[in-house]
Amino acid sequence: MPDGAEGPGAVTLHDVAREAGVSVATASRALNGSARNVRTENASRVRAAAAKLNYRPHLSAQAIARGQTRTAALVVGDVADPYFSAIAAGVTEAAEAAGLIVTMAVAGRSPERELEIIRTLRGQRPRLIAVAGSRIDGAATRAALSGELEAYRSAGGRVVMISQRDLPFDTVTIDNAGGAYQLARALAAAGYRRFALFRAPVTVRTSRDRCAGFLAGLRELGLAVEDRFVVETEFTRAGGYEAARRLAERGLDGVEVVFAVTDVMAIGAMSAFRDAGLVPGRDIGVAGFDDIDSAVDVTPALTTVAVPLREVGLTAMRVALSDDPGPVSVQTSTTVLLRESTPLRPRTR
Amino acid sequence: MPDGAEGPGAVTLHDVAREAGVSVATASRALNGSARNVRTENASRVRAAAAKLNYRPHLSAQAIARGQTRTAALVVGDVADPYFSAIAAGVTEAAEAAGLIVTMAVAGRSPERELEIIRTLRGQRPRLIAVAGSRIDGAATRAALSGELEAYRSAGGRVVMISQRDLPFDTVTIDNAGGAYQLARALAAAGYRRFALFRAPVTVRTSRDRCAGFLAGLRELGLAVEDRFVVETEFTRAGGYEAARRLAERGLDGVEVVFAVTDVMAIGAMSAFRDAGLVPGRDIGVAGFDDIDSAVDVTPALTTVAVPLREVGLTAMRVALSDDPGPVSVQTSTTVLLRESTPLRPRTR
DNA sequence: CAGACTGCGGAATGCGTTTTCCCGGCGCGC
DNA sequence: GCGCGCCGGGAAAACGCATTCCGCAGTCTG
Repeated sequence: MPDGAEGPGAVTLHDVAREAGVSVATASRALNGSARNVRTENASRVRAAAAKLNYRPHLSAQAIARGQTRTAALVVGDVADPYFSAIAAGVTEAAEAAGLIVTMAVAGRSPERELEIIRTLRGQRPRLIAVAGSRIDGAATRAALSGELEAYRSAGGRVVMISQRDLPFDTVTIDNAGGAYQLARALAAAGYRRFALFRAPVTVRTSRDRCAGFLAGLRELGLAVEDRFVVETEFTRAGGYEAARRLAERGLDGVEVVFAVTDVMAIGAMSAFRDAGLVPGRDIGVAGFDDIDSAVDVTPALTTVAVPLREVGLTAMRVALSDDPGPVSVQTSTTVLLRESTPLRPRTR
Repeated sequence: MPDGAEGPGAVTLHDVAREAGVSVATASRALNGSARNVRTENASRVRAAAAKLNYRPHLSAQAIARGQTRTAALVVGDVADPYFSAIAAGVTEAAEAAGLIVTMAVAGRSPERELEIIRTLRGQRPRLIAVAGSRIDGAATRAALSGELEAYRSAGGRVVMISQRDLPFDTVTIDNAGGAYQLARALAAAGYRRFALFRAPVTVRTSRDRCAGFLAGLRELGLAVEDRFVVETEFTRAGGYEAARRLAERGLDGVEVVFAVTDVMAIGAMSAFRDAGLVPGRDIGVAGFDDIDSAVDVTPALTTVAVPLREVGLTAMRVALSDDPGPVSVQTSTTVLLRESTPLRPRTR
């Protein structure tokens, strides 16, 4: 116990045993009811002593004595992003219900950082590791990450991937492709024919899946989006703004609606359109994906496909805590929400 | 080691020592460079063995052996709330920079839950506990909470309160009163004279502080807000909506601008006004507080006072990690942002 | 009334590390 | 050539707790 005169230090089980006038063994038994019985009088004396001394068991010591912890580890890309924080809310809710305390790390959308984090997290010996990851490709780090998780699992840990199907672990995915597919059909049904697509770099899988689903939905109806109208940009609000600015600058040229692979991008795009003198919902339709909270608060309200993010977090924990055998994969479904940003568009012919 | 056949269990320092053909002592010394030297050849053999076996030190064991952990505990009201998640982002960023891993718990805006959480968190023996709390009054639990934190501190822990000045611990506060004060002056300068006030129940201190500051700002200019125009409601978007609905229903009756103590309430209010046929920014001004991300994305863009939330998280960690003596209290300043939801209002006389 | 059995408290052991303590070997100065 | 300090290695104690094992009394059974 270095660190100078930092006060009396924490009170240990030893202290409460002495205070109660019993052995540490009895104290332990009294405090966390073991199979063995302890005389009620002794038990209450121990509890009184614990309360008096304000004792809290040292979780690390318990962990090492019992051979297992009561923590759940969660790694997210960015806490401040509503996408991740909604998932985190679900995860922590389920964890606390299960009596686990959650340790959270943010990977900052960098696969290398993610790997490093999982490495140190593994030292925690958590009950499970939930990865709500960046979903960015990167063969080398991907393999390393998989190896690290595999080692963790073979030592008895549970791992669950959120929205990341292609690793051999339990997975809860979001139906990105399906949702985008449905959105495409819904927009077509609303009368839209000429589309633009704002997407992130191909390395981010979420974006890819959504684009693929959207295009598939159009193709099935004999529609398509011209190459010159798919613009690649950053996976952020700024990216959406920039893309829309560029598009508006060179002229809409017949485009009736743009699908941005993310609500925040879509909202950025609406902002840019407005700055360019176009009114979203009238001059140009806008649709996003995720249904973040502010999607209903922008004007016009944003058409999007709702992802039950909190639910995703909950199911992830449920999956990780259950003791089923092989890697299970549950997919949570999405629902498209048509709002004022894509009004019905009567076509004359 | 119960739990059935869960695989080989984690690899321990013992294993790598055996693999390298040295004692555990040398293995430990090689892996985390102690004061003692170990022959370079042995050192590299140990490192090789560790890599081969994919060894990770058991953090709990380290904690108990060293007498201190490398974790920081953070308790927030609600992860999904952008207010808290922004603070959390700052805290985790600083923590990871300091090599700490953060465990997060959500108190769900309930003081009792908050107390319970801090109790169990204390068992973790974290380096520090940061409380970004509900700021809800409640004498009994408040005292208990204070006692719990005091016990933790006297055992050598550091505690920092975020936006909660009145407990005898390090504190980083947000200048709620000052910001609201400045907002009041700014609105007055923009020509507004008749105000409404949407606030949360008096038990939530943040709301109280902001109201007080706002009213003080008005008073200084000889202005006030009529009692019938201050409406108490919930601290949420729904609360803001409800308040605005009620106000619109019974008639604006001359009110020119409403100040909602929170952006999310303000946004809810804008939505309700619009539903009632009033256009925010033209028929009625709206101002909020916090400058959450979506404040710029609603139309009209929301006048608000910006709170550097991420910064708050960063400073909180900085304060907690520094080793100054007494309770320090740093206040981060706010800045009012006039936007389109409160356009200039030329007055005729 | 002897023996087996039950209930309960204490000592001892173990968990995975770090750290202290001791010990042997080596180089150095005298 | 011999003591002495220094360097590096291993054995063992310590950390805070759970748990197993033992022994002691008391109680029940035959």
